[in-house]
Amino acid sequence: MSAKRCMNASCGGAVAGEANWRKGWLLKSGDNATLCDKCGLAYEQLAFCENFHQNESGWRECAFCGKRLHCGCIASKPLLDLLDGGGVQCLSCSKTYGSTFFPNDSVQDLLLQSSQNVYGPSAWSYAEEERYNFDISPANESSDVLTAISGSYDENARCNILHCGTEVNGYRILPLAKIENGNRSFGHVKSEQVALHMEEFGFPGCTDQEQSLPGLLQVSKRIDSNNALKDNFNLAKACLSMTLGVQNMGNLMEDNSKASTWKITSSQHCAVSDMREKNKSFSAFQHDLRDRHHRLPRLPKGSFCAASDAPRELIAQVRIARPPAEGRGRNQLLPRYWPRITDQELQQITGDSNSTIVPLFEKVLSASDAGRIGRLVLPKACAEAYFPPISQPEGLPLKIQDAKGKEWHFQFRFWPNNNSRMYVLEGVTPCIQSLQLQAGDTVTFSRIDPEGKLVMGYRKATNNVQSLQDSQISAMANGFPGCETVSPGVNENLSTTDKHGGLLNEGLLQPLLIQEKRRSRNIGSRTKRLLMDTEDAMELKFTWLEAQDFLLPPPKVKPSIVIIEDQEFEEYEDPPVLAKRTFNTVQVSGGHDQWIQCDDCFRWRRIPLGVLPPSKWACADNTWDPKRSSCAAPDELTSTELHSLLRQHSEMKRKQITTISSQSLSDLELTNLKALAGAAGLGETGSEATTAAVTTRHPRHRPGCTCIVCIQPPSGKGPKHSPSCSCNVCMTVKRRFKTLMMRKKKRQSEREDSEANKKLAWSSRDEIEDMTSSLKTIQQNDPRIVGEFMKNLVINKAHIDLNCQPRRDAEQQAVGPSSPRASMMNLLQAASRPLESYLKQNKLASLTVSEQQVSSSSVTVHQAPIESESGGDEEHCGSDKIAGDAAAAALLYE
DNA sequence: CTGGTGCATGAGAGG
DNA sequence: CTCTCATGCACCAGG
Repeated sequence: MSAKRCMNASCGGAVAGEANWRKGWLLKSGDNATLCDKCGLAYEQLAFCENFHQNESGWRECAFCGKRLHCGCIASKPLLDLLDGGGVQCLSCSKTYGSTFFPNDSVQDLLLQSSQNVYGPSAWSYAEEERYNFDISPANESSDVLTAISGSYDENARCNILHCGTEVNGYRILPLAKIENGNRSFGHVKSEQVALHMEEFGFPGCTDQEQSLPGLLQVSKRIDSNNALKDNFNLAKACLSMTLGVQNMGNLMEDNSKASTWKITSSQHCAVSDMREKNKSFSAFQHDLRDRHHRLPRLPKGSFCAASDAPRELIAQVRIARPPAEGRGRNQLLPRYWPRITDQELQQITGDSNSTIVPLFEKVLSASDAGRIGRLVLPKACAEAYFPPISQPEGLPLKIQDAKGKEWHFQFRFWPNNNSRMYVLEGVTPCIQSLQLQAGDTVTFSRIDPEGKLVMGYRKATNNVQSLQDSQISAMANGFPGCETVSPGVNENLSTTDKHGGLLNEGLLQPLLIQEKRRSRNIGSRTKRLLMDTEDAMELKFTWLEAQDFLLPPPKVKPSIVIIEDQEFEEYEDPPVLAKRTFNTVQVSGGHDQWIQCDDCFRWRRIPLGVLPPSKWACADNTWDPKRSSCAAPDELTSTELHSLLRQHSEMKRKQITTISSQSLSDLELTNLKALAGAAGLGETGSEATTAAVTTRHPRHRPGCTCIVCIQPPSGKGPKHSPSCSCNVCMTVKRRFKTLMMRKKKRQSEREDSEANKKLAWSSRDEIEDMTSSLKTIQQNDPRIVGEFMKNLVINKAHIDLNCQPRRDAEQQAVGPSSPRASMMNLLQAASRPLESYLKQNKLASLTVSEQQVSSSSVTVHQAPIESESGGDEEHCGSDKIAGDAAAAALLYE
């Protein structure tokens, strides 16, 4: 059962009926639309919680006071109001029902577990609630707020402003509106999110805007009185002006002189359709909100303080409109495609005519869109909704006019793609070039009514597509793009915050940004590239740096010593262990001390240099100093000395950090993995002064290091992956090797004569495998070949760089010693080089020699899994895992 | 060889 | 798990 009532303030009739055309609305049954029997207008259902107690006559009664609740009959005054968080509240006794959000014990038993409680516990846990000390009952001290709301609440008008206020950190946070299904109401918001929600609520929040808006504003004003949320009032107003801009909002927003409306006149159709649209879009919007609550991190405190600096002009000018829900297959358009447009642009497009412009959608140009291919991929939903229907892949020619009035001819078509379609605009190159658009710029599509002519605008971006898309996606992911538009202090920072993207309006549109863009928190976004903020990278480095202090070789495991270029390396077959942290100090005499703190008595004990204490260490473990092998023994350090020790240690740390901080920005902008690897290297370097210096024989490698060099057993020794090993790494290496080989074979066959091919090229995969197999046999028979090869690899290198990126080294070697930077491209290039040239370059006379190398390199290949499977090594040395695998493959190939 | 065209692929987002 | 879409790539035609 659901209550249906007309939202028309002047009507108040009962709402019933099914899908119909009424007043220009196309309503489908799936829209939950109903028609008012009285005025004929259609509205979405207002479904009260179905779990109400309902008496025989259909009335719902309050279980506490017995008064009848609003049963949905429009003839009765609503005695019940919806609560955010779900449920309802009896207006007579203020008792709540149906809410799982409020842990009100007296009501708890009656609480109804509404599955549709969108903003109930699913969004805010009880912990959250307690944390913010929500108060469900109208507080006396907030009576002004309630009065303000009540003043705007017109029962006859059925404006559903909620009466349940909440105290959040001293702020009276008021659910601003309810909408749509009655038991779907908004949740409480934290002070940090108030403004955000205001924007959202301000969207189509109330069922009768004329009544609700004043309420909204009053609420906002009340909150506005708190400094922390200053200007949110304006923010909310601005959002309202934008989101409701299509409607005749002018009279409602008189105090907001900047809030001009769309050029679209407030015809009945527009008003009605937008009303409908408002309701419908809100559903999706509400969904967005829900998602946001689930997925996105909280806004940082202070975000909205910055908002106060947002230029009001900007706020008023930019329109962000949810596109019209019309056309075929109009799915809910992703917010990223919602058009944003300014009065200026509207004016420019429409000129002085009486035409109305309907913004349809926009799209940020991708690299391929703006490339020379001349194809602009259209979002499917947009294409199907707003462009002419096409049934054949060839599509239709389409004329689209730009803002300057020039008409462009495109081919609107599609490709079948995975049982779906991929829509493209072909022939956009001239237009792209004419408008000097590039990847990252945004094109907007609108329609001029009633002509139905398509027009396109554009918005230039100052940043690359990467950051821009990220920013847009990020912003949109945060919800309604209106937030972006009016966002805080973003504008002035825009030009200087290129790293995280921003839009700078160079033409018709105003800057659109969101403050959070500046914080690149969408690691692993659409961009397929891991982005990491500078601070994040630094943090990562420091974290790793600190972690270095705890990484120690496994206890009771004797390392084998490998000598490479006169440097001794300790090799461990087991992964590192977490060890107890020690502090190293330098004596005045120049000697070094290592200090450790007892876990039991917290006294500091001196232990010999080079000792690797276990993660748990107590005085009893102090076998080096029997006098202090008990917790009863006095502390060797005075408080002053201890202070000095700690200071000394902190200074060491500071130096390390300074060292890291001085690294180039580019280093900090490495990808996540590279940053990890870099941090690892730096961490090791920096840690030399502490434990590292005394626990490893090599200046760079630390005990327990499981990088490929460190875990690598002496040549020909240690566990290897069998040739038939099917672990991921082995399979990857094999696959890539085959790919490289096949590619090389193909190119070679094209370039060389058939005789040479017969001699040099490997004609089939079987042959490759046979050869690999035979070479492995060689390796097994004489492991020294492996050693020789590895040795050659090392010796040939001008400078041995035994940091924790050995794979990169291998990669570089694969490419060539002169290669300044190894990359997959280099690998491919190396792989694609003619075999002859390679042989020549490496002074190899024949394949016989290279066979040995292949055999030798296979050691590298098969050792890779050791590294990858060592788990703890992943952060340390696995940064270039893929590249390393490819390098191994390249080595294998070579 | 170059550029255009059509399709395939896979990462990422959404359901 | 499905869908979207950015992009890669094979194929083809024309110069």
